[in-house]
Amino acid sequence: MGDLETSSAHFRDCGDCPIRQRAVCSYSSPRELTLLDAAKSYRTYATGEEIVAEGMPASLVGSVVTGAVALHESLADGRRQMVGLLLPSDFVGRPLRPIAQYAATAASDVKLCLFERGKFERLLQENRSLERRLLEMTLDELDAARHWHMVLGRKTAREKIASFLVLLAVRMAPEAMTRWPNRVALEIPLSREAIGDFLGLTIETVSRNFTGLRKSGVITMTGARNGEVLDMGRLREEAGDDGSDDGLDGILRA
Amino acid sequence: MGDLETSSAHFRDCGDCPIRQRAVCSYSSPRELTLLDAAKSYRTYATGEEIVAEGMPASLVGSVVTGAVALHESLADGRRQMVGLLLPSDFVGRPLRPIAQYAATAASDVKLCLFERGKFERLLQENRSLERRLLEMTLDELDAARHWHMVLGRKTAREKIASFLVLLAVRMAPEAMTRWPNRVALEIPLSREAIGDFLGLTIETVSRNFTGLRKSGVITMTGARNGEVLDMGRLREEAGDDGSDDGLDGILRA
DNA sequence: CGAGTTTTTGAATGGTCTCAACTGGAGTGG
DNA sequence: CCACTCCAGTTGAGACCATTCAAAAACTCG
Repeated sequence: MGDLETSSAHFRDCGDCPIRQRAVCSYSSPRELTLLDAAKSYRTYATGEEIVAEGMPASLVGSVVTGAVALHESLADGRRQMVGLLLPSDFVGRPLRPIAQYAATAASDVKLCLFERGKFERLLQENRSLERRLLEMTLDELDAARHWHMVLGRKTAREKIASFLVLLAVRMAPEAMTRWPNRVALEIPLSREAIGDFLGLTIETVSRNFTGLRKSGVITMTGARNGEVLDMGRLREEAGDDGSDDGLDGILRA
Repeated sequence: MGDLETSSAHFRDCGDCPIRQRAVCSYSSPRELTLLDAAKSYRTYATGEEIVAEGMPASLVGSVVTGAVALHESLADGRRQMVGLLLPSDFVGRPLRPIAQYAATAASDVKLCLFERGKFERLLQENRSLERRLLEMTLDELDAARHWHMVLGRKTAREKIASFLVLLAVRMAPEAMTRWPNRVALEIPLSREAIGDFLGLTIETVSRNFTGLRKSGVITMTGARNGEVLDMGRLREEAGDDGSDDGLDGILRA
């Protein structure tokens, strides 16, 4: 069920934490941070490991430190859809409700900063800036979820893949947000199956469209999970968005 | 741009408000309510009227009192997708950000309880229970948005329509939530075009599947926008969900 | 190197879209 | 009261994009 120790990046204090500036704790004063520091625990999960089961009591909440977490919902007949992809600094779990509506699994090897849910809710109650930051993050996630509603409802398979790659490129190289460099490294933390699962496509359609984007010279791939965006502007055109930087907020989260 | 007076249901005080128990103000003490009461104003919008423009500074937030509000996102080439449907008691607008990412338009005649955004943010800051309720509602909306991600990603056209009708039936007759009556009235506040816009379908596909559900005896229609669910269990089966009451939380909001 | 898994490619099927025509109800005016 | 218009919704036929089924290729890891 996952190791109980810190991952390859060894650190123990919030002060050294790589997501300190963007996670739910980012508004917390030094005093609050001391409380969080004392209540948190790190835990790693291997690829494919289940973190929270769908429809079951979930006692943990926290932040993704490294890796990617997938949120899944299942249909009665077994069909499965990924409904969210959580990347470093994103919040995992469902405060203020005992039952988790979605399963959370490790899409890659993952390190989480976890709190017992009841204790986190007490911290929320007692620390305004923690609650405020959670509200902000949840509003952002809601905007992002609605953006994916549009992507799934209106875009073609190729546009969906391109949109997904834009998300990855932006989240992996956030410093490149305002002024796009042409070339951006792509590290894809998901299998083809998981990508299809997220975008409502089959594995074959995902593969075909990766090939299509590659042959069009928009991306190159070195192996299935590593590559490079050759022209960010064209990738965004392929995604159906205009070339401008408007509305980037909406694609920053999944 | 809409009347500045109360709608057919005449009332002026929060005490008489039909959404008092479920809206963002539902946790507020009498003292807080007095502040909200003084800051609010009612406004009605006619079907099709624009409430907030996409990507523009939006200075209003509030609650849907009656009617339905549609949230829209547009693509560069003009394709348009509804990304949310707000029904009575749902929250409209985007606190903590000056620019609205989505257009909000009146899907039917609508009455809103509105606050100037800056003033509402001050009220949020000064009234814990208001902020707490907004956090809860936003978390619920996020769960619901992710549920629609699954609906759009994995379900067939017929299942999408059925899911949409389940949502309407539940929201319109919330008292029937725990124990389904077989027959539930259907009042559809959206045109076929708007339904297709929400579900990522064409108007023709929507119409064909209404006909299919009608011929299967799951629903009856008297006119295009009024009808009745004849068998709620079968409708939920048609939606691809199992017949149980699990996961109803997720379909209570759009 | 070999076995298992993931990814890619190919060919045929099928669900939804597109284009087009028809139907029916609401409103208007003779 | 009926004829007319207008618009929303319905129905039909064919096209197309993504899926399904099948097999080959590439990668991973003992």
